[in-house]
Amino acid sequence: MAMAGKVQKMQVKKKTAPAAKPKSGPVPTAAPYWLMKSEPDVFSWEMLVARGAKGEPWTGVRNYLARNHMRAMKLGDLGFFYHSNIGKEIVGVLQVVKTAYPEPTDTTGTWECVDVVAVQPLPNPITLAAVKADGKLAKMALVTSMRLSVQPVTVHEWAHVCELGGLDPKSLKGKPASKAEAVEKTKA
DNA sequence: GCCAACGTTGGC
DNA sequence: GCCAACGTTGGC
Repeated sequence: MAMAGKVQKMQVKKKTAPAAKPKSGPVPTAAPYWLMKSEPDVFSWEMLVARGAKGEPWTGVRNYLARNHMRAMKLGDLGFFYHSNIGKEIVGVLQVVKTAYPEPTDTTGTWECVDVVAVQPLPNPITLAAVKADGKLAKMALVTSMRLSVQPVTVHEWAHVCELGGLDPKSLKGKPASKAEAVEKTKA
C-alpha cells in the first residue's frame, strides 16, 4: 500500500474510539469535484499514473472533515491531484473508482479510504501562487483551508482551473471509471 | 528551519 | 462542555 501524504507517516493511534460503525458519521453534501493533496516525495502524480487502471487506495487520512469528504465521494467523481510541499501545484485530474471503505490498516474502525486512478495530467500545472493571485480561485479551499488534505471544489473553480491548466473539462466529463487507457497514453 | 493555522486532547 | 496545551500541516 502506498502513501498518499505526510499524514501517512503518522502512527495509527490506539484511540479508544467508540465502536462507531464506519457508516454512522455525518455525510456532507456531495461536492461536484474534489481536490486531494499529497507530498510528491511520498506519493506523487507520476506514481499514481504508474498504477494504471488498478489505481491506488488513498490511505493515511487522519482528519475527520477530510474523511467525511471521502465518504461523500461517488463512483466516477473527479478531483484534482495537488502536490503539497514540493511543487505546490495542481498537476492532474484523478477519478474515484471505489467509494469509501474502512482502511485496512486502521484498527480503530475510524478511518476510511477511497480508490482513485489518474485520468489526465494538467498540461499547465497550476501553482498555489497562481491560485491565490486569481480572483476567481482565491476562495478555493486550497487557500482558505490550507491544511485540509481532501477538499471540495466548486464547478466554477473546476472549470477555471481546467481552463488555465489547458484541459478541456468536457474531455473528462462522463468518462467511465475505466478511462485508465487514457492514463496509459499519457505515460508514453 | 521557522512558525501560523488549526485540529485534537485532556484537565477541570 | 469549556478552553489551554499540545501536536501536526504545510507555506514560506
